[in-house]
Amino acid sequence: MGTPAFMKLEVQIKMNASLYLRDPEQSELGKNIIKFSIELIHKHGFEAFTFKKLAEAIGTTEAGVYRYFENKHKLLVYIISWYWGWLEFQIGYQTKNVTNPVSKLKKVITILATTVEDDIMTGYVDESLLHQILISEGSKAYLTKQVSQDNKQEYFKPYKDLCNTVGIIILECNSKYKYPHSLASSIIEVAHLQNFFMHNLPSLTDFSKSKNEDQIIIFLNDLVFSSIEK
Amino acid sequence: MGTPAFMKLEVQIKMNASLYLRDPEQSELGKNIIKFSIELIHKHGFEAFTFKKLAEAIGTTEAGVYRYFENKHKLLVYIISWYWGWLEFQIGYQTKNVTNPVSKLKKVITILATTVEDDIMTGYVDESLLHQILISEGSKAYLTKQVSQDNKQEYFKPYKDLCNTVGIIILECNSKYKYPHSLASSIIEVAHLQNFFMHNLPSLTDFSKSKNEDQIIIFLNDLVFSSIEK
DNA sequence: TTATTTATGATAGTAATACTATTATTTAAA
DNA sequence: TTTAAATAATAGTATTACTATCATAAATAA
Repeated sequence: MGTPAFMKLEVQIKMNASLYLRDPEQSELGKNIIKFSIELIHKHGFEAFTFKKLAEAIGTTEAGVYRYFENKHKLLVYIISWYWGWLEFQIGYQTKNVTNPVSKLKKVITILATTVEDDIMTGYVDESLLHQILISEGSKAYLTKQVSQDNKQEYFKPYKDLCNTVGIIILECNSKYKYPHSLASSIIEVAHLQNFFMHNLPSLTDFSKSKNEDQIIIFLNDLVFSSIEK
Repeated sequence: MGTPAFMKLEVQIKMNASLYLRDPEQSELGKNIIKFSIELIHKHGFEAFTFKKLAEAIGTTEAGVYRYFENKHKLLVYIISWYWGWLEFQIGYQTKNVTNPVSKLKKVITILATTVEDDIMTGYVDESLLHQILISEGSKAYLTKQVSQDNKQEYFKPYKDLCNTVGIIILECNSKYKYPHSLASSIIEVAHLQNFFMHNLPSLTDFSKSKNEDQIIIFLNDLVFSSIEK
């Protein structure tokens, strides 16, 4: 059952093996764990998400899920890391022919701030749901007491790599700019926060009426290019 | 026991009554709930914080705590709201003689990005711990599935008021600036995020070596004034 | 002062969560 | 074909997040 591997064109995101007990990409059950986690976390939020509900949704048992992931925090970190890895790939792919660094940075800001469409190259992952999860649950991956241990285990490497990539583009725009890493992480986080605020706490933004992501992009472009082209 | 009320100079922060079942400011037990919540959440993080542990720390019972707060989420929102209210007061107080809007905004950025000292005017609240809690737990108050209901109940009013205050100062600096609310909320959030990253995921910032908050202030000033003085 | 309300303390209990462990069964690899 | 590995089925435990009850202490009102 299922198409043989050689007939698929699939994007493989390399994952940190210490995030899981058994590699979820290597089995049908594993792929279902990822697929249904994304759906359930998106639908009910991370707090209400449990391995029991996940198991029921998949049609397996709680113990079955525990064979793949130690706990739901690692599963969250896994899917979030996956997303950062995928985004890094998207950015590389979508900017590969862009030579002008300003255009490139604009393109990156657009990618970071835009709800993605589901990428058919990645079978069991719905990127548009993942993007929503990142907005509302993303920071919970690192806002924990174990952040330093998790960091030592390289759990945040894809996120750090992405920030680094963005930082490099910032320096290409202006090699004298002093805060490329801070600006990069701020762009990513502000893109998500303003999106969340726009939809849920609109008075914290200036985008209340239309709820259009383009406004966030314009705001970010203004913020970023004022700073680096000053 | 305790000093009579008329002998104290106390700052009272007006709290939204639907956050609690019984007003914690009106009793010794209530004040202890706030005081020890701040200590325990700071020490162990919000996820590991339970009403049972809190009750044990205070020397009361779980049921005793439940008579004040329905659940730990409301308690978190309570102490966070308290902090925003207190910060609003601080900003008003510390900028009341500053007429130049640029100086005022700089002062505000400094207040937002600096670890506060414990304010002796507020008996049972340790503001420096609260500031740390805000950095690592603050966004958990609104990053939930009930954010819209909570917002309808005005749980985030102190935060929104603060953003509004900052937004007004931004407009005083440049009345043509288009995104005063978004910039205000971004300043507050970026101040906290960069602080968290500096201490826990330093490669996401450019402040790795010294771990000095002043660098965050300089970064924010650069970011903000480039945008609004453009 | 006594009566009465109100807050607290002590204790119990429940459903759900976050796991661990055991055994049987199925599926896949050697 | 044997053997190993993955899964399903089931059970069990400690902790969490509550709700409920009743006795007692403290504050307040009659």
